[in-house]
Amino acid sequence: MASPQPPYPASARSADDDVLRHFSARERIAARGGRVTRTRLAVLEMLQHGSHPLSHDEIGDALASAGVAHDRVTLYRALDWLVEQGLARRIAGGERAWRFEGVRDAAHRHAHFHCDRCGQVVCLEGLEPAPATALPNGFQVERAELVLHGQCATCGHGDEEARPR
Amino acid sequence: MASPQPPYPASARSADDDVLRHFSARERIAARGGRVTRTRLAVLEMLQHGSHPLSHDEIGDALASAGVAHDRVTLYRALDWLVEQGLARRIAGGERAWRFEGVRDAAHRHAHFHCDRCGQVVCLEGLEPAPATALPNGFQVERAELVLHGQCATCGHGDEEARPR
DNA sequence: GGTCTTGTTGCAACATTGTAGCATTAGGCG
DNA sequence: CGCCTAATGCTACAATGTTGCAACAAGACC
Repeated sequence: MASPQPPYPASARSADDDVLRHFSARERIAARGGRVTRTRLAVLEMLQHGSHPLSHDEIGDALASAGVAHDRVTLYRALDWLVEQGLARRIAGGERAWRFEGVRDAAHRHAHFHCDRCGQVVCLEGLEPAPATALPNGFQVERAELVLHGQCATCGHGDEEARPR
Repeated sequence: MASPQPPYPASARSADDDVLRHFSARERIAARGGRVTRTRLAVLEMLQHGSHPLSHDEIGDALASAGVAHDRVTLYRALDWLVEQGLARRIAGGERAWRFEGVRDAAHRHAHFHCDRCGQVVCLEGLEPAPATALPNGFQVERAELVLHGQCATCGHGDEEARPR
């Protein structure tokens, strides 16, 4: 169920870049009093680097192909911890599975686009979900999730090999 | 995992009301060339009547306590069929499970509020998710889903017995 | 560097939510 | 009433998480 294209393209980053990010991820984990373990480190780097939200499954595949040994449960727990610490965000991707994205600026939120054909999710940085609204009495809004559904550029392009769901 | 309060309060409807709705549901099913079976009928009535989206689980419980025998798989298929026919809508409720709501006006869409404490979902009739936005080139939006997260009136009321998730 | 403490991992088992295949039942038409 | 076939109701299975617990290792302390 993983996406065909690798969501963590190693070719796209330089060594410096990687070292910086590595340090940063390590520090961010340690700063929260958590132990720096290989799974947390690799996952956080991946999320910080990634351009779009990744599913647990995609992250697992990426870890595997990066040679990072890991357990399914450990990955779930690492992700939970990152979310808990505010280093990652969990979004409901339309399918049953959660998707995760790295958090750079805790204040900044954005909407997402879910392609109903290939299942891919992309961030819409420019679009902030509007939380201000008239709610029934006694309701307190903490955050808003806006997901647009439709067809992504790749799937609309006549690339009909994408899985039609 | 079903909600504590019955989502289909029989006490709240009159006999006339029920007869009318019953007829309506029966007709709406038949009008689409489907066979009127007890599960479809009961589910559609329940959704038409319900004030907020129900999970498969809640619907199953409600059917059971209404004395309508049904199978888990049949219920899934009945719901799928209703969605396919435009009689119901499927929304991603925040948890992994889908929720379903009856469709009165196909053109009308609204946002939802998900209580992160008790898991309940309510409709925000007044709030229409804004689909118009600047998307990357080639993207086609078909619909928008807006879900506000927070605490509902009941849970904010000091009713701390609600499951804290 | 060695040792200790305890936060994390890795495994196995289980829970929830949904699908697929297929024989049997029953809706509704003539 | 009888027939045709759409729906049902099994039983399996798949996908996505979660729980419990013994073993391990990160990092602090000496």
